[in-house]
Amino acid sequence: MTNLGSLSDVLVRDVKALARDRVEISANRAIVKENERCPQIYMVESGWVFRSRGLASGRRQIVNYALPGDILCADSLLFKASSFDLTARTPVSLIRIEAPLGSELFDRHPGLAAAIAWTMGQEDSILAERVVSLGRRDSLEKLAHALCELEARLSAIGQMRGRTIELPLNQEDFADILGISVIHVNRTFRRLSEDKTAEYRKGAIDLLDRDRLAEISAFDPAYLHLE
Amino acid sequence: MTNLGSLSDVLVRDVKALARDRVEISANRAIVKENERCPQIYMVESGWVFRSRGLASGRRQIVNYALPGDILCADSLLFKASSFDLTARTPVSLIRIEAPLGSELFDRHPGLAAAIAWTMGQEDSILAERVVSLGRRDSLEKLAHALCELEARLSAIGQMRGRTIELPLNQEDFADILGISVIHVNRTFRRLSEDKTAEYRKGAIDLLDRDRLAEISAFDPAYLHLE
DNA sequence: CGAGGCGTTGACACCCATCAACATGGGTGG
DNA sequence: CCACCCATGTTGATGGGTGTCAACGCCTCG
Repeated sequence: MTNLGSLSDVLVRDVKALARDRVEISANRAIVKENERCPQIYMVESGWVFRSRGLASGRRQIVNYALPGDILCADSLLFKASSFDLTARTPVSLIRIEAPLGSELFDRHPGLAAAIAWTMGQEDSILAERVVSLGRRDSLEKLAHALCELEARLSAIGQMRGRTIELPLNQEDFADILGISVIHVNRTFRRLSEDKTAEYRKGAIDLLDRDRLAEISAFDPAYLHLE
Repeated sequence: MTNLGSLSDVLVRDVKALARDRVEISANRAIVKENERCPQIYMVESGWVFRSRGLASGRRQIVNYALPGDILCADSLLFKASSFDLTARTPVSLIRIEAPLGSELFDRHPGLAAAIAWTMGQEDSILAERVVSLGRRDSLEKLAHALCELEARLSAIGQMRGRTIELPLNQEDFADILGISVIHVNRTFRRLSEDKTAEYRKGAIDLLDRDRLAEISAFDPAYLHLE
């Protein structure tokens, strides 16, 4: 399944022109590791990718997740090495793209150039919002905000089924996204469940009361810059 | 004082060609507010700028700070409105730049285009590192990491005097950068001071033992992508 | 001289982490 | 088909890190 249909015609043309091959990666395998050079640009065709950092003490922080249509390693045009791990959380298929450097990219493949710029700007905005969540929201607000964001990003690529989110994240993944402990993720989901606001199941979350979630976390989707 | 001398010749040429005028902003004044359109690109010539978000409950989170040489509002080329406040923490002087859109920017002003791309990539990398700090480091590690980052960024623009950092940040600013309370910032500085690792004074911080700071926070400057 | 910003310190409360134990379910191999 | 194992989720007890509140001191500036 792909959402390339929802992208602009120019981008599709450029991606087709530059696509070299398709890369299939099985679940829980690294795509790029910290301090490794990421030689190519990719576009996610299907699957979930984590950008994360592991700390010495065993702690892990997931910085962001990439979904179908997102571009990976955009900064490989700029930097020698990645500062983070890229990991396939599910089976992932990537389109490898041979991007020329500098102005040639903008002249001959304006759609791709725009997509890269857009990705970097959107990523920046998402990370800034994540800084706010991690720094100044309590665990209930963090979780509610993350659920709102998931719903917004997934429905933008047509992957929401009514009010249930289908996702490959377990509670440990949520812990490493929200910066809290696994056990506290569990307790926080229970609070949402007791209030009939959201319900965690394996592989899916039912959003019973989306207005409540947005209210709890003061969610404003503007930072996602969708459509 | 300016560090334009340290920038590449091409960038200097492009900035000169596109510079419209200089904007002076007095301390603690907003440059751009949340949801406001930032119509122009700026380069910081002198002073400190905060990118922050205020929450309803009075909480505030500082997402990043911009120093001389940094570019502001790079994403105004992409998005209609900013999701964050930009505030002058000190008297700030900005160079306003009239940036053309799209490929013309890359053709005729490659230095500026490169600087913008570089800024966005560096900012992205810094924010990702901040997510790790806020999510998975305790207050001592957070503070030590922030001090290492400050030293690295300031010495890259020639603003370190030996081992003392001169900065306009009070303990409340540190609280809003680190995502902890003012009082805990104070306690944490005291711990560093008791260990003779760093010493807070008004307007300056003495780094007594930089190796220790780096060790506490497992600091690796790679993410700053400085030269 | 007073006022306000900022830093410092202590007492106390609470959110959340840690540890431990147990439940559930799916997969694997006998 | 059953026994076992492992991943994951659930729940309770306990402790520590951090937030909140309050009071006080210092310094600057008007």
